[in-house]
Amino acid sequence: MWLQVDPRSPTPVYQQIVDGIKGAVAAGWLKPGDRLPSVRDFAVSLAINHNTVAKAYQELERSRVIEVVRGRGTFVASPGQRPPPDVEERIEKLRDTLRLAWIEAYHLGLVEDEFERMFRQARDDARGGEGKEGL
Amino acid sequence: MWLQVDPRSPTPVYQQIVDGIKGAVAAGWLKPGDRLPSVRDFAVSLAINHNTVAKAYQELERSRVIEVVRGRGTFVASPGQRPPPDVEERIEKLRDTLRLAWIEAYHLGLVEDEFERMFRQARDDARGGEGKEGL
DNA sequence: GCATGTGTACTACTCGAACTAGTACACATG
DNA sequence: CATGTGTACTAGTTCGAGTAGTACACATGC
Repeated sequence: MWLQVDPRSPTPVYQQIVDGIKGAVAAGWLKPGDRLPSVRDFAVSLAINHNTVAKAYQELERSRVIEVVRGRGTFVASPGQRPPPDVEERIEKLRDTLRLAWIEAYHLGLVEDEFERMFRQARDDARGGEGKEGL
Repeated sequence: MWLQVDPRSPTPVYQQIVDGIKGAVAAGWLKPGDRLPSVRDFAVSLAINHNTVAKAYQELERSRVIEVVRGRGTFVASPGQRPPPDVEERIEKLRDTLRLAWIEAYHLGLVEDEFERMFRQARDDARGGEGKEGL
C-alpha cells in the first residue's frame, strides 16, 4: 500500500490520511479523476475502522481535494475549480504556521540563509519526493 | 498581561504559553536575564492551574529558552549557549512542517511567488510583530 | 426488482492527553 | 524560621480520537 499510518503518532490517524493524500496529489502521484479506494477497502488496508477513513474523506472534500459521488466512489478533483469555503481562514492559519516556524528556527540557532534553503528544499520534497516519481 | 491564552483552543494551553514565550524572546520583547513570573503568579494571571504553567516552563527549559533556578525563579536564557539535546529531531520536525506548508499552499491555489512572499512576511512578523516594538 | 458496492449517520464504548485541584516536598533568600 | 521558588504526586474531570456495529440512501448492473 502506498500510504501508511501510525496509530501511536500524536497526529490523529484521519489527519495522517488527509496529509498523505494531499501530498500525493500535490506531488502528481495522484491525478485528477483517479479513484480512491472505498472507505471499507481503505480501512482494511490500513487496519483501521472505516469511519476514520470516512472522516478523512469528508475533510478532503471540504478542502476540494477530492469529489465524492454517493454510490459510486471518491475521485481526485480537478484543481482550481472552486475554492474551499474557508480559504481565508486556511491562509491565515498557514501564515501563523510560517511565523511559528521562523520562531522555532531562531531558537534552534538556524541562521536566515539556512532556513531559506530548508524552505526551498521542502518545496522540492513536496513535489516529487518519496523516491518514486514520474521522472 | 502581555500574554493571553484561550482554554477552548485546540492547541493545549501549555503549548500556547510555550509558543508565546518563544515568540516574545525571538522578537526581542523578552531579553536574556529577564525574569519570568512565578508559576503561581502566572497561573493566576492566566486564570489556569499552576501545574500547567510548570509544564510549559519545563518544555521551555528543555528547549534552552529559559533557565530555571530552584528557589529563585526562571529567567530568559542567553542564546546559543548549548543546543537542546534533540536538535536534530526538532530540525527534522521543522522540515516536515515546511513540507506540509508547501502542500497546503498548493491546494489553496497559491503560486510560488505568493507563498515566498508570505514566507518573508512571516519572518518580519516573527521579529517585532504584535504592534509594540523597540523601534 | 434485487443484489451489490458506495458514502453517510448514528449509538455505545474505550482510551489517552490535557487539565483541574489539592497537597507535599526541596531549595534559596533574608 | 518564614517566605517564595520550582517540582512531584495523587485523584478526578473533560474531551477528542478511535473502535465496533448497525442501519440508511443512492448508483450500478444483473
